[in-house]
Amino acid sequence: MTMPDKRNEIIQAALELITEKGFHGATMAMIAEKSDVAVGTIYRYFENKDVLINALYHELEEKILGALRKEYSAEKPFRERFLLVGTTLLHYFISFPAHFRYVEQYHNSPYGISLRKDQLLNKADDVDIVRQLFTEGIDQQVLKDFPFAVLCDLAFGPLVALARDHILGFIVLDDTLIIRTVEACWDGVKR
Amino acid sequence: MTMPDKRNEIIQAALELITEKGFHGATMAMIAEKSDVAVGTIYRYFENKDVLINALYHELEEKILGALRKEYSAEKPFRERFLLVGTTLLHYFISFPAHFRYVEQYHNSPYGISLRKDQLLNKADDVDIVRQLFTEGIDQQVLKDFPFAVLCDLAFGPLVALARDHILGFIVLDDTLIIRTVEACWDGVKR
DNA sequence: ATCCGATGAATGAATGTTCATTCATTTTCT
DNA sequence: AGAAAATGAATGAACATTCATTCATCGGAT
Repeated sequence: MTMPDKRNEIIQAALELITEKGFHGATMAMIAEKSDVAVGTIYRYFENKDVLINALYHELEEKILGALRKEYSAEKPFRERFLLVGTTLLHYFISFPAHFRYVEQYHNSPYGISLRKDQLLNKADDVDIVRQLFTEGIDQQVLKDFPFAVLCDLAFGPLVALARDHILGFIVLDDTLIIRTVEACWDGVKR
Repeated sequence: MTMPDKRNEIIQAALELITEKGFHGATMAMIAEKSDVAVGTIYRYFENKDVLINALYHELEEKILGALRKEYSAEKPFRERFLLVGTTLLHYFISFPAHFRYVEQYHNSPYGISLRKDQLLNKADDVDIVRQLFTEGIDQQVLKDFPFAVLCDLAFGPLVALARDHILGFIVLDDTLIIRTVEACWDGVKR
């Protein structure tokens, strides 16, 4: 196996195990076994377990943002762009439930908290799609006049909760329900 | 110190430490020290660490539901009741940030996941305020016709996200912003 | 009122286990 | 051959949990 492949095997094994057993329940030995690698090998690719955990998070974050960028189209009307971001996100979470669960677990753990604390300091360095979209929406008065963070909460809070319920088997999402729910989110943020 | 007091000291220390350091970062030794109790004493009150973690969760859940029940008033008009539930919840989270953070961490950990899985089996045993409210809302066609879980997600998803942002210092919530946000949630669920 | 013994709560050093991490050795490439 | 990568047994630290011992309380006997 070539170098980046092995790294991916490790990342993938870590993702599955941590999703299932939590950060501490997934031991390095388990991750090694699942990725068909010796324990020591992991340390050639990641300085230690924390570094692995954080690297995995950043890879997933990048993939999710990539999925959004891929679908996004600046030409479409505002509402349509909003709905597209919402449905794309939900579809991504449903397609990759482990990604969703990992990211959520991370966000709510001390790892994620300290990450957010850091981001607070060097603020606004992320010039991403969502911020642009919402800023435009406020400027053009199609969105309610809330701080950016609140709009995010209104728009994505329900989607995250919905994805979790779906992944845990509480509800079964189909395309109709997804669209209707994202439209309901729109009702929440639109002026 | 009398018997129930000591139990409370332990619970309180566990709450603070786990909120700050996570389930595994908070050791029994730390919890013992913070609650001014010997390590062994904890085991007189809780069979083991997992039992302590779960007991703490259920106590917090009960307190939160209690806060909702306290404010609730069946006489008021529907929309007002909805807003009351939302604002009460947000106020509670802001007043007791550790409770919020603990419950969120729990929900997104393997502890919470397995709990939810269990609840799925013996379903609908909880006859709580929220279910009643939403069922009534669907029946009387004031709410959008969604499954109960989806309505919960639309209504509470944003509030949970908002509480997190506030507690982490991303935004500062005041009474006006709270009310406006809960009203935006209402726009999301109302027909 | 004082003492006695019994009951069970509280203690924290000791135990055994579980891990992350290391590194001497082996295997695989170039 | 020599370098780089991979291995996994060994290490030592960190933990949850146990349990022999101490301490506090209290009813009843003197």
